[in-house]
Amino acid sequence: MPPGRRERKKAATRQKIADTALRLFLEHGYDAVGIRDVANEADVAVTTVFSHFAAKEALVFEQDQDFERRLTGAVTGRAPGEPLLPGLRRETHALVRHCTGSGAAPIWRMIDASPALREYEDSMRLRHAESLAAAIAADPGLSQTATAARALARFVIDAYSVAREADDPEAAVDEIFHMIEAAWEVAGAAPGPRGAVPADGR
Amino acid sequence: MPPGRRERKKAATRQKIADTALRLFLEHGYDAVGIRDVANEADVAVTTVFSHFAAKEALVFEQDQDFERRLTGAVTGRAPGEPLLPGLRRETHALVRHCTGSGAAPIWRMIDASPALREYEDSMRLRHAESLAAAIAADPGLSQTATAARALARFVIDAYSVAREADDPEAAVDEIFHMIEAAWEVAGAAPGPRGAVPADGR
DNA sequence: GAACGTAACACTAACGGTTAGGGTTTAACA
DNA sequence: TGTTAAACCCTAACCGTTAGTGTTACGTTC
Repeated sequence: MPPGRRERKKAATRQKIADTALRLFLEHGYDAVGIRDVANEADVAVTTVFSHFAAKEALVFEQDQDFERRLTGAVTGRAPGEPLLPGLRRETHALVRHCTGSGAAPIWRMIDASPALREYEDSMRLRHAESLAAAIAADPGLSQTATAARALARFVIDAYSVAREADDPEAAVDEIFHMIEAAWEVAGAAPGPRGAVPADGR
Repeated sequence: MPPGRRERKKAATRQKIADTALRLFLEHGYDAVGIRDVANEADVAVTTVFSHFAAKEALVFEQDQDFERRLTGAVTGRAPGEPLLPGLRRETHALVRHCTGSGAAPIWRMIDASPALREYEDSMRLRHAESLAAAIAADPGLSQTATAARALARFVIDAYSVAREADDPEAAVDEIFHMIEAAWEVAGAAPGPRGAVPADGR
């Protein structure tokens, strides 16, 4: 797909590093594999690893940008006048299903076993919540406060996070989104600085 | 107050380390001060610092256990039949007021300037959310699902976190808690595995 | 198509948080 | 008073991460 040979080589190097890292991590455990091991096995220099990935933990969450894009896309890519939450609920369902699928099980077992990886995922989720809040706040069809937008974004991310660990993840998504819909309905009503009337500036 | 001399000396050492660290951090910046600097200035060994604090970042959030105790206390320490959310809202107000007070301003400025500190605070909040969820789930007067309890706990922590950064923090607490109350009212109603019993104690 | 600019990568060496190992003091208690 | 163990010290490392400095080879331009 990418036209230049340079970009293709770069992508190949990145992919080789990520694949090698994940394989070594799953074989010997995340903590038992050092960055120098990954670099040697992938036949690159240590500095090259860090030019592709910001930190060791990022090797595990290689495709987290898809996550973010899909969530914000559920906000920005909907038809005018269409309500916000059904699309977010649908996307959350898809993400939870993807994470609890059988193929991802060993990876998540590894993540749950490593405090560093869990912490990294936590702050990753908060970044996603920020992006989602920005997308919600930028929607011209919504009249809620910036505070309500940020709160809603956090709630949605929470839904994903809590549901992923629940006994019945799919049911948990629905359960939490039921709560979120109630919260979103009253947002901007009584105690916000903004009036409940749409299209009101400031 | 603590009876033993040993415990008093230990507490004094811990306090001396924390005070020294905070002073150096505020004087020269968090990144510019190393653990070895803190240890030298406090006249202890580096290993002693880490026997009192799990990580460098923990030196800044010295009294985070109070935070957790106050939140869970708002759940466990209320009169029987008393509703859950007013107490949590009151406590969140107090915490936000405490964090946005003028005395804490330089500390929060330092935290906001350091990615490591921000990330540490993020995962700290999640720990608190877990404790809060456990306290809520353990309350015999509540009939909600474990999933709903975890979601509510996250929402409350979110309220604190979002409100702390809002233009008008106090108003933001009320705004978000308005949303949370709506969410909590419908929790356990339609799609939960547990019965929709609206319950005894109001 | 030769020359140039630069992006990607390599190598070395270090920095800083963190921990293991092993030893010393001293409070607590029988 | 003697014993135990907690708190502390010191040294030496480990490991993630980065700065500094070249080197290669792709893309571009004349």
